[in-house]
Amino acid sequence: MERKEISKAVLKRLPGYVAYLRSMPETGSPYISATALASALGMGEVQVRKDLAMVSDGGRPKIGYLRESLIEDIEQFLGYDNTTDAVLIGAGKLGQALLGYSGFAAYGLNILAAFDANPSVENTEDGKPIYHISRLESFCRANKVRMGIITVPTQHAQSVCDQLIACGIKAVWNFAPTHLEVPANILVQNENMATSLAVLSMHLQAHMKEKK
Amino acid sequence: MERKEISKAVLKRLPGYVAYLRSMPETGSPYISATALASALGMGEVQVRKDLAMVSDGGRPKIGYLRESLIEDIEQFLGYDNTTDAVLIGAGKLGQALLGYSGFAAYGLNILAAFDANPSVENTEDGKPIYHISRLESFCRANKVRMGIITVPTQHAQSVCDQLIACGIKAVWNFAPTHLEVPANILVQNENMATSLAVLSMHLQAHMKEKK
DNA sequence: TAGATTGTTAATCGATTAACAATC
DNA sequence: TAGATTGTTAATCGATTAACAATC
Repeated sequence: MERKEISKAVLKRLPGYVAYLRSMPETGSPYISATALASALGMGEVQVRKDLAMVSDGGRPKIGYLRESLIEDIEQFLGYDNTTDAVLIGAGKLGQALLGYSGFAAYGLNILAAFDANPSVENTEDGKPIYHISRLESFCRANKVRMGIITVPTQHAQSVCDQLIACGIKAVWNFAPTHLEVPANILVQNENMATSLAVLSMHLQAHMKEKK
Repeated sequence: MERKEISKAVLKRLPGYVAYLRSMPETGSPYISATALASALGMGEVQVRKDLAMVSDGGRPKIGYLRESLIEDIEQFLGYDNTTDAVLIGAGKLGQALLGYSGFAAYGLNILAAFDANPSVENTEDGKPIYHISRLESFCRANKVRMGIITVPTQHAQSVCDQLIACGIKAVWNFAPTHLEVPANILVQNENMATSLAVLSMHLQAHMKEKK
């Protein structure tokens, strides 16, 4: 499979396909058509077919795609096969929830450890360590960590982000509701709950108006 | 301010503006220009100006927008002023983290209570109650709740979603990594961590290739 | 063969950016 | 007044959808 330029829109839909494909029962046909996938996920079938064409080397007319290979192709494309190590900064409630979430393994993410300016505990239930922030740099260097997850309060987010970059981190997953200033070669992905809330809130407002 | 049709793209950017405007120091000019706002958030100034035109009744050439009014206008547009009550289903780590997060108030969200099939505790530290799931419907009816937050394990998400809809909920904030089937008038907003991870992972892959 | 499905090429749609006129 | 800034109209860009040819 040759690697084409992929758009962000397509990229964001791929995890949904792989999640659904994985959830399918082993029994039944080993094949799945774009038509079936589309209707299961409430999407357009042309869109699904085009998306799959980006990552798969082809389905068979009249039959569809071999489910197993399709999963593998998407997983490989998304890099789920080679695990990414990450550090998490801010061992508050959200931080600890993420640290303890075992589901990330299925997406190729492995959070090695958490760091906090004031660690209340030394270890979490699942055995992942929580260190003092002063140990961040040596840890990142020693483990060649390239991803950082920010779950500190908003007012500390930028300074933590700067520290992460100084430690050699190249990608930041930001849960603090604030814009982070970073050099051009660093990627910040905001997990923006406020954005989701805006969409939900707008729907409810529209819903109320209708009723009047 | 007349209410125009707003696109989802614009809607999703609005919370970012209001967050930045709120974070600005009270000292200094009471005005802010679209130019300044754009550069602070790393965006195009034309885009910011167009977005603001959707919700504000105008800035003044050469001066900009009155910061206070701009905040109010966006807040009102997003419905931050009249609080939305919500219930949360699934009092695991993530659920409790969200339940305890005080920051939602600034976005007009108020989580009234959590529900769980197997509540390990009765109350959280912040005094928000955790009830048995059997009490969901009467609670939602009594409090006219219209938003539900799903933080249960994937395999229970659809059934919880169905229950919420049966309770009269109109908008669902879904943290389970799965597609939910709902009637046409119900909105599901997926908080899709897998999507964010895909974007981050792709950036790291590209970064590694460059180095070779 | 006929028909379901794939994959591609063209058309449409929506969102962003650029150009420019209006204004204080 | 001159210039910074707003707001609008036109052009570009990208993504989705529709139409259609290819295939098993």
